Amino acid sequence: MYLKPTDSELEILNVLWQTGPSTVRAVHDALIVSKGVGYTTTLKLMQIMHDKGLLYRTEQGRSHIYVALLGKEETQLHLLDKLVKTAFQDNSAELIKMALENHSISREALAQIQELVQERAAVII
Amino acid sequence: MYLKPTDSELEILNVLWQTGPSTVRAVHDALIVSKGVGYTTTLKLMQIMHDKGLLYRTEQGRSHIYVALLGKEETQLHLLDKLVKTAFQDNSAELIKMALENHSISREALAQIQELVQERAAVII
DNA sequence: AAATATCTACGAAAATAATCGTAGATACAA
DNA sequence: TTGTATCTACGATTATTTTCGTAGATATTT
Repeated sequence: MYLKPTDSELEILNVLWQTGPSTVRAVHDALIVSKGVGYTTTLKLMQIMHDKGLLYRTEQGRSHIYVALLGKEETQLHLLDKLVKTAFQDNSAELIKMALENHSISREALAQIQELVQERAAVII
Repeated sequence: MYLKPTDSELEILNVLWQTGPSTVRAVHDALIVSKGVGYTTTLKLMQIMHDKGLLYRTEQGRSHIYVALLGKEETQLHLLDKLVKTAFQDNSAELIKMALENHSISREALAQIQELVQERAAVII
């Protein structure tokens, strides 16, 4: 059974995905830039995530090193699926069109998307 | 200031977007199909949404007719933006590619996407 | 060594979301 | 007209998420 991260948990996961195995201190220092929250809040959150099985941890002297157990792509896909289902009536083409129309995308990325669309079109009978 | 709907509120909005102005009873009957929840729960939720300014209502005899004040596209875009920002590091091309790779999309929809991609590419300097 | 800093653990409060029961009013049916 | 059904209002409970304070242990600094 899949455990969906809450918003705060996702912020922590983002740091761990970006930085790799980290102490609470390192995660908190990364978060504090965008979010004014106490150290023990981050600590507690990461302890809870550990209890839930979202993080693995290993002792390092007096502190712990935490590792994300949810993969980045896996989590992104899960959240994407959920959005498509709950807000786009399972119609992901609508979501894609909305993203294309409203977000700025580089020439290179557009070329990759172009290619993917052609691949997908080729597969349809 | 934008008010983001909760998951339950989104379910109600979906019914209202689909069906148009409706009574609590009608919304509840639509929801009950997929979700076993009591009538007063739906009622309370819609009252709260009215208090928050998410719904407008007008009296109709003994009951009320509710109307969604958040537009469907507006809400979809808001939720999409939030997902891109919080889970895709603001990189919507990654989200688009993930959707293309993992969701099935009709030939017609792919053609529309194709066209949009070309339009967007043409605009880039 | 004494003061200061830095960990974890943990309880508990605060904030938010979701659920339901009961009461009172009004319509409808027997 | 008496009972049944259907509304709203609203308090209260439960669940979940987020936040923080305090205590105790262990380093580090002066």
